[in-house]
Amino acid sequence: MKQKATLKQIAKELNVSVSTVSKALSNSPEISEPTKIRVQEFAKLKNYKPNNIAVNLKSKRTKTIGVIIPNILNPFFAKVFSGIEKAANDRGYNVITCISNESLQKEIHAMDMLSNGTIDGFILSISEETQTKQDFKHFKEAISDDIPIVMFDRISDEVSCDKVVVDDFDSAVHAVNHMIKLNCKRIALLSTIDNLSVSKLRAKGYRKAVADNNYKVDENIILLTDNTEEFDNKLGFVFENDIDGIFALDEHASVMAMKHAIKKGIKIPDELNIIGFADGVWSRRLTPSLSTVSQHGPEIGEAAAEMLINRLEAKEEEAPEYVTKVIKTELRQRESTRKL
Amino acid sequence: MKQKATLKQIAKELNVSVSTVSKALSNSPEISEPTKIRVQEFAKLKNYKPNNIAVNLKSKRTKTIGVIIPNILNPFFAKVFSGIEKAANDRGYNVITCISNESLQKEIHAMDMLSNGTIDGFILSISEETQTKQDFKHFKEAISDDIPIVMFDRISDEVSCDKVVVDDFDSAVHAVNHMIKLNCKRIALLSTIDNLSVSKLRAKGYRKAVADNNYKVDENIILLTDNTEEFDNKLGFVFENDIDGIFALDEHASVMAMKHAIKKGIKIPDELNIIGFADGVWSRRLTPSLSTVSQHGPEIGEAAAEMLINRLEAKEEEAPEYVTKVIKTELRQRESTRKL
DNA sequence: GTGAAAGCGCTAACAT
DNA sequence: ATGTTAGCGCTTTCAC
Repeated sequence: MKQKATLKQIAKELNVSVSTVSKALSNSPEISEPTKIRVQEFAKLKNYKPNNIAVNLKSKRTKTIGVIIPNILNPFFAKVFSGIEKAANDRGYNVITCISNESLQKEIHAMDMLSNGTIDGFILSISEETQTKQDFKHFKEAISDDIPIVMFDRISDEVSCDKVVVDDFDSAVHAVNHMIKLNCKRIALLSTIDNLSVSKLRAKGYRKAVADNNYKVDENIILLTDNTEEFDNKLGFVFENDIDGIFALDEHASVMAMKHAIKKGIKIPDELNIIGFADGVWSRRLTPSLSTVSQHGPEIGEAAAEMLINRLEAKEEEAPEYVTKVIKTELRQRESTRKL
Repeated sequence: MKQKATLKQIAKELNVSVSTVSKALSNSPEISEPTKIRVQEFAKLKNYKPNNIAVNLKSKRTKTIGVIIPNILNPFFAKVFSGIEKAANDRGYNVITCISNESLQKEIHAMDMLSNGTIDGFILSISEETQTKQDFKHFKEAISDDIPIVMFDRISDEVSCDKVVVDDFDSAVHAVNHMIKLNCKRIALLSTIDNLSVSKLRAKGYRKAVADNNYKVDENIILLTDNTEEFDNKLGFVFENDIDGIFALDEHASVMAMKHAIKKGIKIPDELNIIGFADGVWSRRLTPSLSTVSQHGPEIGEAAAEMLINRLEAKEEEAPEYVTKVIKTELRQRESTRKL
């Protein structure tokens, strides 16, 4: 192994002092042109790269963001992540990723591992278990230790920090209103993530839209579960009612509903309109393709990264107020809904 | 902000020396029981956490792995990544992730950003552009700088390092043989990633299996492209031939073929058997669900992380030989193929 | 059993 | 224009 080049070594070989080398490399005006050139060329020759860790230790900043994601296999989170990574990189930041796997323990462990100078701040979406148990101590601790957090999508009102969300409530109202305009009179509501705040907000939006249009909310065509097994077992009952629309609050519900309808020979979209929350490519690829409420994952990620970095780079005194940024969703009309 | 606790501070407040505190916290036998307890309790009270960066600077190791992935939205990579993250965490390592977005430039930039002490080693899959241009200087440089690399899936023979792959050739032979056993006589071969090494290996496997069974390889039912647009335009021509099987080398090809067949009213699997390379959940969710060659993404990731960490933690002299580990694929029979 | 001191690689205030 | 020094937070050898 060829020894890693350090300032010290270069200084010795060039018979100058360490600080001269340091200044020369950072192009300080204190250093004469000839020495600068001599040093810089020699450094390039030796393939010198300043040791990042030493720089970090000095500057007390790592230019690294800790990202904690419940599940990278969920395409929504994958999209958000790609947005975070892009925005962070554009501003010279690295991203350390941990996957909480929806577990409170892993979430705490991950934050612990990173809250020791490894990262400057966190971007995260709360795990399922954390949200169910409503245990937010670890977040509050980090914040009081002066490690800023930006939460996205799954957030908690109990924690004061920056947040990025989509307007789940309004999105749902809008989607359901759209279906009603398509002449749907009995719209089923399906979810397999009813333990999450986002699902509850979407359900509220559904109820409001239905009520506002003077239809009655029929609990027989509402199936809210927090696990896929129960959902799959009960889905059949929903179809025993007379329905002409489905509003699904997550991927699994969307796809299973569609599969079920196809198996029963129901014509989509002629007899049944379907809209689902979904971000993966597969919604386009289904036959018929699924109309979705798209959440603009990459934008969410970018916004979160921007907010965090802005806060990190703000001067002590001018730390911005905590804000919650709302990213607009978009109704993507595909083949599972009739044209207006 | 409450000051971050440091050894120095604790030492001062307790009226002992820094080294005493350090030793007490690491439970050194040099320190008397009472002082140990006093120090440890005080440290806990102050919520002391050793500054990771300082520790890194001392130890010259960061216990951090750099992962460079072409595209996290591709579920195969997402799965591999989750395997890497899990295995790394189990061994106390963190993971810094960069997304090359299939670009050589970004790949080089990412490696540059991290090759300065930030990470101890790399796990990566070569970007499309890199593979097309066959430009591997940056990999070789890292290795000669003593930063080990483990490549997975998309690898290059030109770079000597540890590798983890699936046996693309054999997998293809096996899948095609299976279709032939199902009585398929004219199996189309489809790919939208023909620029990648993996696709070429799979295509070779197809040709061998077809030839071995004494069918002739018909170029009219072989469509190998390196972009989806061209593929979508030409796919119709393949269907104008008389085919009874489809072997698709990537997600896009699999799904588009299926969609096309459904639109044409072809019965799957009765009139047409389809097998595709795919790792996402959607293959299960399609109607009919897609039979796939599953690549065991998480296992690939875990194996890669294990290999890298083992090398990192090996003593100088006993650095293991470079090996290429092959993970077996699995044929997942679903509804798009007949039962044997 | 405890402490002083050196040093990891770097920056920057302060000499010269 | 160049060099000396101190120090970031920690570990570790060597004195006491």
